[in-house]
Amino acid sequence: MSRRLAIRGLFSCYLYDYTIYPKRFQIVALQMNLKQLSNQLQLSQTTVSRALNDYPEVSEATRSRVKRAAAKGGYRPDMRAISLATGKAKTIGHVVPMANKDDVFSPIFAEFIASASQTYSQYGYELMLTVEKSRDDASTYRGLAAKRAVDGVILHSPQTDDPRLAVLQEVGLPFVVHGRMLNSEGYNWVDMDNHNAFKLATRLLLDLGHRRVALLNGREEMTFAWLRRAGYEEALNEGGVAITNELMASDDLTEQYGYQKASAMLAMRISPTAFLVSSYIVALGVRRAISHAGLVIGEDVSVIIHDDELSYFDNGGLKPQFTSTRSSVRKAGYEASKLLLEQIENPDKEPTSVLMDTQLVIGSSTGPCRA
Amino acid sequence: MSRRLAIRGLFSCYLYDYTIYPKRFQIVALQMNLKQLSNQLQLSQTTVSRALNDYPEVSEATRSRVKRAAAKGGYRPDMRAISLATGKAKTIGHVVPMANKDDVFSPIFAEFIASASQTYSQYGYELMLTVEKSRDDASTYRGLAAKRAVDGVILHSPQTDDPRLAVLQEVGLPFVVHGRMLNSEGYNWVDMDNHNAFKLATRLLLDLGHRRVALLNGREEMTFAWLRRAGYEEALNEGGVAITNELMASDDLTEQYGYQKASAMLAMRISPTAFLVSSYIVALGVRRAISHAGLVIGEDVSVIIHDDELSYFDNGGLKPQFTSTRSSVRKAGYEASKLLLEQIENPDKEPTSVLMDTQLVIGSSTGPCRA
DNA sequence: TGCGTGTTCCAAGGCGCTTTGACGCCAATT
DNA sequence: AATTGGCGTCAAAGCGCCTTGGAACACGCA
Repeated sequence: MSRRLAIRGLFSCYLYDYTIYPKRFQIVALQMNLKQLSNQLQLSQTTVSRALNDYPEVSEATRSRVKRAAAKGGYRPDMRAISLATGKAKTIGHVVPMANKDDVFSPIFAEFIASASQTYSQYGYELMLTVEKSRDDASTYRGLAAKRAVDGVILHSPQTDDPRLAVLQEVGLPFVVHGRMLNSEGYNWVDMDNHNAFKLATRLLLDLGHRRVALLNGREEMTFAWLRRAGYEEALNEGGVAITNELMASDDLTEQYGYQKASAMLAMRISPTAFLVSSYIVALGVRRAISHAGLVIGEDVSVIIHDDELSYFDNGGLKPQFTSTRSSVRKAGYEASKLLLEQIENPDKEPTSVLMDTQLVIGSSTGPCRA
Repeated sequence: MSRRLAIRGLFSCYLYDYTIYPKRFQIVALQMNLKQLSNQLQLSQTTVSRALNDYPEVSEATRSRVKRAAAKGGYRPDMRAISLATGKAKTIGHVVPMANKDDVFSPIFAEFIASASQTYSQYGYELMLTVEKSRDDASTYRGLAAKRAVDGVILHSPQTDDPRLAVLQEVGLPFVVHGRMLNSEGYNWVDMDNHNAFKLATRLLLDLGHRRVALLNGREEMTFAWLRRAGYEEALNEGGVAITNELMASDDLTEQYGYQKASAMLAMRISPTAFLVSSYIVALGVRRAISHAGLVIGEDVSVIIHDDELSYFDNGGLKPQFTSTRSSVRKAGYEASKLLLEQIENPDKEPTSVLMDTQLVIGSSTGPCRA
């Protein structure tokens, strides 16, 4: 048996609720209830609820009286109760896979999520973050769906043939992929044109006379890396330059990866005269390797990077440090979150894809081949 | 009036629930219900619930029968219903303030959160991320508490005198601060010893003969930066070196900040011979400025950084690139999340603080003063 | 006066789960 | 034979909100 009595507490706007259970005694300072609010107003819960949710059946006078009282009393409806009653979680899930090797949590995700979260809060959604240990484990998505925790999810760093796609389609949870699979039909995605970006970048290097162009790519199970490599190879083929395995590397995008691979390649008998690098962070390692080798970037060795426009790494100005293919992750986060919310509000919407344009921006890290 | 009928669907493990409302018709593929599960097992909901939650009142035979059926049917209780019934959200909130100026979402948060999220999932908690536009806006916390969205929060990047502290204490939401305020009594926090770290680092530079030591600090409204500066000044005082305003800077921790400030300082009539830098990222800008100036790091100019051990920036090995004070953010995330869960499970726990130890690791970016 | 038509409000049921008090049953005790 | 106590189970209430069908009332019209 539990008795409840509500007593006005110290602060006039708070109600304290003393709930006495046989086995425990707890005092919880709680915000106002719908019930309490309606009692206070001498109205039914229905009327108060309708007034607050802008239903037309309530007179303007009543509505404004209710709204004023709610604001004054600091009334905020219990999210979970709303959720249970309406069937909508008002929450978006972001499932970020840990990179396989080193627990690397990519800063790309962080910027993407920061941007998406702005959209969510604007539309009254919350953001739930899940870090996934293994991408092959479908239970994360099944769980999210079954637990009714989220109304939709954003899928991060998709692989060329990602098993998670089928799972999401099966459970019927709305989702948007940041990036895409090789099969890009039948689901929502937001991506940049990786293939074309790296093809153009490679062609630029070839035009500058470079013949030994190294590719420091991301892990090629990921579609973005796969497409970049495809673009790179296509440009080499069209330029009549042979593809060399020793000039290609693929790994998590860390500074140390860039340093080690570039160092090793620069130490080769016939070393590369140009590097195509998949991220700013990797390029920092490449730059370190180049200085260590006593070479000058943009003169002895050319470098083109892909620039995600991370907020704390500036690659702008009239003459940016690095020549780059450029595409904003923040923009992608914005587009993807919008798309997901649309999909949720309108479940019958046809799958949409957004291919973001990429710029090739000339900076001071490229120059004619001197070898 | 709504009629419900549950029919076995295509997949034997799914139930389809056709809910017919007067005004809308929807077919929702849903995971099994507690009700459905108990019907299927010919048991009451109570018994099934108790069996699943390991209450002792259920016989072993029944329990295992129930558990097997639940696993087979893919039953996962509705999170929101549990939450509503138990009063526990099983969710932790992380409130990350956007840096004031440039929408910078610090990679520190990302690593911290990635690490904390491991703890949460281990203990059955979810992680809800909120990006706060203004730190002065208390409504974020009031809202989280009133909406009953979370059981506790982690407070990021605290200021010396942070208004959020009072709000959190007032609403009675368990919380842990990542970092601390200047007043460090009466609440949970996890921090590193910023003061001592920067004092020791400064002393090392003084011992190496440097007299013009620049400090590229974070924003000094933040406690961590305030303490670092205090440590730096204390060491200078003890070393009998005057404090010079032109050698101190304070801003968001970006690469461009490091580059611009270091460039400007190196161009001074009497330029600094050493830099104390608050993060790896800023140090990258400093390194760029030093090379641009035609100087060699570790020889012409010494640099000590604080290294948060971000996963994609390696500063390890026998002789790391940068001499650094070192403290793992991931570790901090681990400690803070553990502490918060303890606080939640045991609300009467006394406030606890964890001061993480810091190492001063000698790398190749420091050397005796040559000026 | 009687009837439809709005307007404003309410009681009650439901979302899916936990928790409580109680009931039936059987073996062990008096 | 009557009582106790433990075990296994259940019906029902409750968490806080939304939603529905209908009631009460006032108004205009025939």
